[in-house]
Amino acid sequence: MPSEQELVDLRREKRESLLASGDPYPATVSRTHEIAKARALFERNEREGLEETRRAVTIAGRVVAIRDMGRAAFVDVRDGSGSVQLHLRRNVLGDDFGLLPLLDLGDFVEARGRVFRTRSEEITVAVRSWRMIGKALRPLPEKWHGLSDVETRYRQRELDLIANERSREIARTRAAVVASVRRFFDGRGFMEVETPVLQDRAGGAAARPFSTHHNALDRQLALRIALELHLKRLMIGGFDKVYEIGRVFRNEGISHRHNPEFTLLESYEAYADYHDVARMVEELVRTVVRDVTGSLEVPHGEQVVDLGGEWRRTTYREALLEHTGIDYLQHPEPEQMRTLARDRGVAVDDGTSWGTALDGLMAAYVEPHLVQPTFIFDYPAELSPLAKRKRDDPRLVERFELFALGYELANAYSEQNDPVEQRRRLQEQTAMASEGDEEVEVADEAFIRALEYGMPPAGGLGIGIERLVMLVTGEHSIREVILFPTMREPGG
RNA sequence: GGGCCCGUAGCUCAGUGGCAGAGCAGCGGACUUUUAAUCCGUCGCGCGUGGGUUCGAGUCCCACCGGGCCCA
Repeated sequence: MPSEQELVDLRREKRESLLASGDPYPATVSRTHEIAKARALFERNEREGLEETRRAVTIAGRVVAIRDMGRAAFVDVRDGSGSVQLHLRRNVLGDDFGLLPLLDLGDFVEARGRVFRTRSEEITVAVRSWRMIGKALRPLPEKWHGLSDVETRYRQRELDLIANERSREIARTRAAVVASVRRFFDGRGFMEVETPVLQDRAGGAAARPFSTHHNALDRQLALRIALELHLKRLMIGGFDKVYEIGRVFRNEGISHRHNPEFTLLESYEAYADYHDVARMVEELVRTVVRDVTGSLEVPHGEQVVDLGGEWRRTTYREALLEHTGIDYLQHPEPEQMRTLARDRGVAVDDGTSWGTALDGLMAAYVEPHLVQPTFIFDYPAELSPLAKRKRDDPRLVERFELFALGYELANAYSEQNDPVEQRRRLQEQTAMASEGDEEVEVADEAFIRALEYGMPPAGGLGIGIERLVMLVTGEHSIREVILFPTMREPGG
């Protein structure tokens, strides 16, 4: 009746009544057909005029609508494949018709009967027998408007999925994206691996980690912020093509673009450089988008991201020059760069490094313009300690990022495999950290030592899976493509 | 970090200074091909939390909590 508790209490009583005559939560059901299969079978038989249409099916699913007409009722039932309506008639069901008053929206039922078409052409199961297989206690969101409260949709995703086809579709699309990525790499001879989430120190990216504690070892551990260093150690170990799709954790704010935990894809290929990776990533993104959407043109609001045409290729220096008029190579001093950033409204403090200030300018003035797929090549060395220096200009590294819709989709380098150079580059980062810039890489002694055993030249790639899913679904919030996004504690 | 908007029944929403409402869901009744079924009747919320102003506060003010959008 009124409050939610009273609604629950009422359903609890119905559950008790059901218990008197059977088990409303049986372990085994005798479903013969998924709903979609039953429908398809009926349609085929109907088309061919086969007698087969008269054979009974048993379906099972959640009750999503009840239309009670006294001595008969229609009940819509949905399983993972689709939905179908049941027709229940008192004179057919006899005592079993008495279950109807105990039935609520949200309950799971099993029903057996022949499939037919009603006057209004609706494919329907003429139920001969049925039973409760999962009594629900809480009321579902409203049938017509469904669940639209964004906060509830994120906090109680199960309700969102029950109520909103779009949310189910996004979840399926994400799964399809990941499956397509796996097929792509598997098909190219890459080996999928898993590396530690719990680490001594979190390296491979410039981000603050979460820390945790291992009780038995009485030891502080960090959750990983990237996959990079362990994957390179596998290169060192002799695996020439590896990839991992794994959750990483970054201890930073949350927004519609950032979730503290997200899924990163990284791949490493020995004897390849960043140009090889660029060719591969272009093919990867095209393959995945075509697999999942059937097209290479992805609508996003009023714009269309066209992945089919030629992808623009430019350099970091040109892109920044184009959008801000700044040639960063002319401003090598940290103070100069901080001033340039401040002059253009980019927030930096005195401890901010040259590279971080520069990156702030890129983020503010260049990236938002990169709606169509664009490769930005050749990053300033300071920003990329794990990348190899550019062969003809030591101020730069062989790195590119791929942008679309104004955000970074992929990041790749020719990987640094000189252990001496690598150690020096990471020590520079450590020095920057001590000067107050928190967003720098941390030297990982185990990694550097591993490099000293020799690593082949390799091209590495990182792609944020959520970004890719946002691209193919047209969603603008990362929270729409993560089933259970991180939320603050519920408010009063 | 700054700005704007939102939080009222299980769900979707109205109410902007004067006795808290509607639809759906629920409950009771009618109806054996309905499908947002329909029709009749009926039960439900003291308005995110805490202060304040006022004779009187979902309504105005302040703070806080939660969410969304925009900016940095």
